[in-house]
Amino acid sequence: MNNKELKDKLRNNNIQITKTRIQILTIINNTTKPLTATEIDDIAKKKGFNIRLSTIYRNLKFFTQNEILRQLNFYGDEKRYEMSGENHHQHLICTKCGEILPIKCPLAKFEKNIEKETSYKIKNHDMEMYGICPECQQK
Amino acid sequence: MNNKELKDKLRNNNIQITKTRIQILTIINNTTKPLTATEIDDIAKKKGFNIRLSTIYRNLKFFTQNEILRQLNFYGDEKRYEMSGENHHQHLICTKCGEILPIKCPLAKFEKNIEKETSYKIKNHDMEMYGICPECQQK
DNA sequence: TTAATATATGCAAATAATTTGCAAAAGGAG
DNA sequence: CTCCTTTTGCAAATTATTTGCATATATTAA
Repeated sequence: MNNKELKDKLRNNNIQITKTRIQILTIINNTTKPLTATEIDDIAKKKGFNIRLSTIYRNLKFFTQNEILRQLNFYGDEKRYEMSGENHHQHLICTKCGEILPIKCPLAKFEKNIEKETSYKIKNHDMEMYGICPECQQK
Repeated sequence: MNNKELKDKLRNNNIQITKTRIQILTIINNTTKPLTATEIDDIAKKKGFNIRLSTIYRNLKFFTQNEILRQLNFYGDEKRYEMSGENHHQHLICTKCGEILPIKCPLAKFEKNIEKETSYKIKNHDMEMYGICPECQQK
């Protein structure tokens, strides 16, 4: 997603466009791995962006509520964020080196059964698989 | 699981049995909902147990590493813990009232596919579904 | 454009969640 | 019961996250 598309996405969701917000989303958008607040802060510093960590937290929460970002809660890790929407997927995490791979999500077809069985109205789902990546297996 | 079975479980895993540990596990074991560290602390206080919160944290981490407990990382919530093993399941969470229901886990059959596709050795998986429970739907 | 209004950010400080160091206490082996 | 090891109490540190308020920046309408 390029800069213009990012801005359009915010506009379409009635979210005010600021330099800081574009900087934060650009960082997330240009990184394949989902990022934590402090990782975003580090990258912002390296790039010379002048953003407070508190502002990052505020926007991560705000973007998550507005479904611009998706928050990921992995075992033993800080909250991570990635762009939301587009291609729905889940994650496979290497517990040795921390690599995070997207994997396709098999859950859609279970929602209906679970709604029938529980009378819940399901809005969302997450799945995480944990294992050892090929490189770490060799060590 | 009763008191004796709890102790046996620790013994079988070469974990030292202390009054505090049994108290913590008894609290978790007697509650249907997975609990947070502070919830365990509250219950312990009500029961008159003399346990430090730091000791609770220490044991939650220790028990998780030794697979006595399973740590759950739900969206927007503190870490929660439930007894591990026995019947593997996942969770359905009401985002209005916080109710947590166990649901059966459909993931086992996907592990092999994902191992083939990624060459990872998968050790573990979690799944969370979020929705609105029947009671909250009526409000 | 620009002024008016609404919203976001900087900055400092607070709060919440979790961990750590060290001495004392308790558990387990013999 | 004694010795040795592990755990716990307690206080304090660290890490993660949030908040209040004044200022700065976006957006809207003229």
